[in-house]
Amino acid sequence: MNGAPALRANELRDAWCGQVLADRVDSEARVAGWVHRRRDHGGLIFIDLRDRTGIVQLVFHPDSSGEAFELGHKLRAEDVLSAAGTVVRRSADTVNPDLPTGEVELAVTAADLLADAETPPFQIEGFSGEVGEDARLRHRYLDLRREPMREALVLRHRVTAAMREFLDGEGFLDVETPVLTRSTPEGARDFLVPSRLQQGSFYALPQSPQLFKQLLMVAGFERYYQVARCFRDEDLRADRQPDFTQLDVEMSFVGVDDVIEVNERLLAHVFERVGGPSVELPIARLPYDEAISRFGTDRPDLRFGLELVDLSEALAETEFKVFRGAIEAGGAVRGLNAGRRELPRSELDGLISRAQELGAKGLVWAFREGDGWRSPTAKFLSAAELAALNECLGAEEGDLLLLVADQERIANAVLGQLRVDLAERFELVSAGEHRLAWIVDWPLLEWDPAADRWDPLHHPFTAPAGEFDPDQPGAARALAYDLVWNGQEMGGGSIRIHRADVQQQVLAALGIDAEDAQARFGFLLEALRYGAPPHGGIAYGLDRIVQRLAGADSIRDVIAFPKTASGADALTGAPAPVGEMQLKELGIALHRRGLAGH
RNA sequence: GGGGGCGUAGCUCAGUUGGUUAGAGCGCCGGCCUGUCACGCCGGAGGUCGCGGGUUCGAGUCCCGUCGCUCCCGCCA
Repeated sequence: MNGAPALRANELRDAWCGQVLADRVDSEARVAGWVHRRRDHGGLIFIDLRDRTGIVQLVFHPDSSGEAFELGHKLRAEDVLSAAGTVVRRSADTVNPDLPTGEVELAVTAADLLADAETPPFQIEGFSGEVGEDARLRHRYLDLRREPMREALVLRHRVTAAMREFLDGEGFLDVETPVLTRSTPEGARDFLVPSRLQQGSFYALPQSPQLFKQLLMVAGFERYYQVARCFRDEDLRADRQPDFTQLDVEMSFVGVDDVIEVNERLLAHVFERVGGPSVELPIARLPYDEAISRFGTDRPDLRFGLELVDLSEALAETEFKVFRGAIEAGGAVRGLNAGRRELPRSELDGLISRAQELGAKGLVWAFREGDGWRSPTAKFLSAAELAALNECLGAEEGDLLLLVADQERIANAVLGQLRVDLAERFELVSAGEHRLAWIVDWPLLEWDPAADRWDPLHHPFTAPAGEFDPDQPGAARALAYDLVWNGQEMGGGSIRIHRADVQQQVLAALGIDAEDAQARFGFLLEALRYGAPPHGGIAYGLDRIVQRLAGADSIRDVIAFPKTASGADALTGAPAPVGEMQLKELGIALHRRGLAGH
């Protein structure tokens, strides 16, 4: 564990439990902490005392500490205790090699019970089950006493400290931006806060400090960062919370390579400081189009193969209706070779269900057998087609092949996810393996057929590469880059538009007319007219980075007080109804039942 | 909004085909114990089987509804 800060001597404590080590033998020490475990032998009492730094064994002898000995009998788990005594070396046969402080113990001469504790609703440590998260969150302050949680939060601190250390050394300024702000379009639903002073109007909690950091660039700060809390009112996931933390970074007078270069050194510095995986620089860059065609996703996990292959050409003449139909409708047949696998029919059916859940109409599975396939689909394909498919997929005897025929984006999305599922199912990733990559050369915009309009892939302030042609918005590439770590997006950023006219053009391409743009982003457009430097930056999902470094299953395990899947805080009970008076002051009528009592 | 899983003692769980007295480990309480470190030994307490309704002679078990937790899809960088 990292070193605890020095303590100044006081009446309650002058040493950390975890630091009562052999070099303190024969000295006096006073420690304080929580009763971790009690072993009462009747004539001799052992107490494991715990604080943030670790555990030290206290020994209560009846002869050396009569009064303290009486107290020792009464101690119970999680009582808060201050104990003074002599640090003594344990005899060879009583050393505990599993404890950093196991070569010594504190022979207690005086002890004060600072607070007694009720029996905790779950054991802090020392039993072999995993406590349900429900109970842990309801008593988070107890859960946080457990070593894994303590270590996760210490790690989190060390990560942000290393980030600040690096960025400070590179001339970045930490500037705070408002939490009560105006709705900006990051794509997600806003959390709204009603205004009392201007009834009927609302603040929005920031989805990111995006526009403020751009304004800081206009203001000439050149290099900014912030460990910023962000808010998005969307459904939760294991890696998504409604409020979460970004490391937000922005720089002036830079291009893509400049931002990436600084950030690669930032990552290497942080990982080195916290004992993360070693980062080989430069980090690989993968063009967006290549990521999609090879892996079906813009956040590919590069730790294993199972790459996607296009089979449309091999099937150009096919009579099989499913494949033919997809190709004639402008779609594609794509597939992957999962390697030589044995899977029972039930699991193959499971893959089909999963594919359908992901949006495919179906999934073709096959095992290569001789020159053909063992597959329900084999009878619909000619021998030549089977041979061509085996060739394209590099299939060898017994290999499991999965094919999806659909619109290209659906085929990619489905196979891209199945690829990840299969890697987990077949344990294709060896422990401790890590792969980082920048995804670059993004399209600027993406056509949304449902909404009948262009949407930004990142956000509307991302700069196009080269001149933006309003007549061909779909052709524009973006000066954008995402950092992907083992298939999870860890951060993303871009060079921003710094010219008001270009910003107007892009907003127009998004279907936001001049009047609308003026109303919503007038302050930004105006700022861009007063001399905005070329600028760009990045934002990292801090919680996700720490989660990955900690090896945690959920983002919740690296957040001190997270919310449950329904967006509730099990500890405080938020969100909660508010009183009639509070609502009245906000000018909110009570016509909806359940808004207030009565 | 949709789909899956879970809900039994303080905690983690078991509970057969629906069968009458619902169990275990840990924790808790009491007693004994001077070298333990997940201490040990003896004894004990502790249950609205999430909640509501239904089927049945009989429901922890089956059905319907509902609430909570969780994973996934949609949504969300």
